[in-house]
Amino acid sequence: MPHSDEGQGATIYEVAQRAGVSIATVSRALRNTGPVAAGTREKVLRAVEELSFTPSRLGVSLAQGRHAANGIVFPDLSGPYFAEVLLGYEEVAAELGRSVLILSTRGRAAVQDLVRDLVGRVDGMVIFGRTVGDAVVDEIVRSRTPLVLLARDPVERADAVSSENTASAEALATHLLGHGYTTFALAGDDDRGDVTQRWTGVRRVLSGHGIRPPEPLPCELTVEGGYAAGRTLLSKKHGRRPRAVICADDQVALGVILAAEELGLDVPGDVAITGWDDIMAARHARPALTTVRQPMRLLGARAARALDELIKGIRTVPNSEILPTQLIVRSSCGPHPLEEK
Amino acid sequence: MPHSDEGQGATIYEVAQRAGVSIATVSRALRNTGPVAAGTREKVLRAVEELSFTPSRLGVSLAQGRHAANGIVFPDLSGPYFAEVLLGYEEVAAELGRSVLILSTRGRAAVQDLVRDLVGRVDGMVIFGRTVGDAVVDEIVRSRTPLVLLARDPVERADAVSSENTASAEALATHLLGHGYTTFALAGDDDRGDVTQRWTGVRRVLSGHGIRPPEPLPCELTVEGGYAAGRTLLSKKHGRRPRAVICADDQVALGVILAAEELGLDVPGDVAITGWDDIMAARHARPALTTVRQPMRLLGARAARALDELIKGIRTVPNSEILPTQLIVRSSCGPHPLEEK
DNA sequence: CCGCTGAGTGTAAGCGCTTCCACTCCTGGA
DNA sequence: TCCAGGAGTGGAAGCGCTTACACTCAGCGG
Repeated sequence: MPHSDEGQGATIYEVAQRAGVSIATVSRALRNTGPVAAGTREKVLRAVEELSFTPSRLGVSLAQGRHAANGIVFPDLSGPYFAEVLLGYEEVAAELGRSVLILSTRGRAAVQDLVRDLVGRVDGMVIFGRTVGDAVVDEIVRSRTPLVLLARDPVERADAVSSENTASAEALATHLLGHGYTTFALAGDDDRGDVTQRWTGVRRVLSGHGIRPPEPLPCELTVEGGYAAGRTLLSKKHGRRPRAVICADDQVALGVILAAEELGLDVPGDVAITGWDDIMAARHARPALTTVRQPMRLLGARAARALDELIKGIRTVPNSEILPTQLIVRSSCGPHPLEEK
Repeated sequence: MPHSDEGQGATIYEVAQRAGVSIATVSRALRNTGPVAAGTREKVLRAVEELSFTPSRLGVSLAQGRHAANGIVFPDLSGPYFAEVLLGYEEVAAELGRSVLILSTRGRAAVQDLVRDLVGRVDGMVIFGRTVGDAVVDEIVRSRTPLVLLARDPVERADAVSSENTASAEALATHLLGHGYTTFALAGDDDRGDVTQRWTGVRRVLSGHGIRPPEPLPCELTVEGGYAAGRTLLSKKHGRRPRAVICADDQVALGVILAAEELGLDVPGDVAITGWDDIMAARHARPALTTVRQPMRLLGARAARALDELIKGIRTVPNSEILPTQLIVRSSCGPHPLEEK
């Protein structure tokens, strides 16, 4: 009965029997490993076809001792940043013949166990930022599971991929100083390592110009969080209103813009606002957002390739890669001759 | 040597040997299946601890004949819609003790093979919309892999979860008619099943009021796509400008708003614009977007639960679930007394 | 005092594949 | 004519686990 429904799928034994050969030959014919006579291969392929046989992934993996799968741990998917990185990662992983297992830690308690389980299902892991504690990272490293840290400070014996932060932050701050602004505020959480680096860069420049750097106002890195932070920073009772608000990312900046509008403030006339990431909405915002472009997709792609090298053993010494970013000046930071449309 | 680095991890045999018992006992002790004397259990646990043993997922899966993992196929992650659904899915899947394997079809050629591979790695699959052709769906169904279709027309022997579309579209169209608008345009692609349903609902209402329903203008469901569509629809040379543009989703609507602004048109004064989904940005847009709220997170969560029932065999008859949506009237469709802040 | 029962344990058979090794022919060069 | 060697194949040993089944003892009621 050709083309029948096969239920849970045939095994290599049934194929072998039908083709009148041994399972070893079937395996060789299918994987092109070792010689198989043309006629035999033909028979095997026919049997495979008739039984619509697909090798069991579990059997293959157990025998080969590898999963052909990668894991990735990220905090959240709200907002374009993580989503874009994930897409870049998945794309390259698929290209390299690996499946991708995801784990979001968003507001989850038992992250540790979930990560441990995930590690057991993959050949290598990517860990995003500070989603898991150092202890867990250490455990993964010790288990000899290839590991790439994404946007997180490198540790011994693990790869790291991230975008440049400090220097771009310095460039951004310098640019704002060039506008003549002297009072600043920083909006955004501080528990993400990359954000910390951004603040470091900004602070360094401000200090260098005799301006006492402000404490960042923690907030969630969402439009909502930015809106709340904006209300706080820009309302009168907060003390002197800053002339420029540097935000941890674009979403926060969009929220702050909303708050400013609601408070009747003109952006950038009354207050300049900058973001970070250059998400799609940054270009479309009113005013268009001055920001630092981060190669999000590429970040994921590079992580996938680095992981692949580690898994394949092409490279054993850990590598730390920092992708370049770019200051994108638009109108939200003030009038500028070179404004990008 | 306690707490040493274990390399690639011990096997159950080493644990058994160290504890002085058989592997069967180790397994029973660890999985609480069958009686084990308290003292023995103690010894086993100590050995497990000392070797920092974690059962090999492959071994377990092969023996149990299940993966404890779910797959999901989606087109893209740009924009909040798919990301939110994915998050809801992952959350529930994890809660049910399953890992999630993802596959994005975005601009991919060999989708079929990738899907096939994915099917071999999971106990059940979710397929989003029209990411894969009917033939592939059919193949999955025939392989007896539990399958849930998300936002796609149901097929025999597979579950379906989606949000209500037609009735809400009718409500939306009716509301716009209530504003007195008589000329309409539809912006958005037509190859997504749920969008088609929306257009159907809109058309039905318009026809019912003697208005000849417009052909939808296809465009990508992104802000960019919407912007382009908006330029086309709202520019003079396109013929008579519609008084209201109904968009396939919020992103398109945001793009159309941008186009309108750029053309010097007032929204909603000159043209009313509506979206679909109620993404976060819809509330924050200027003007705030009238839209239809779709329970994105819940959509994913329900799919995960439906799939779980199928996998566990709790239910064998396919089920089709339609989640309710809600018309959210804001200011982009025109002045309205009950405007939501 | 004796089977019976059930707690506690070990043996071994899978699960579905890959791959090492051994074996059989058959061919070509000496 | 003979033999080395390679093409082609099958046997069987894993890979790491679960679990059916068999077995050994105690403790128990009769």
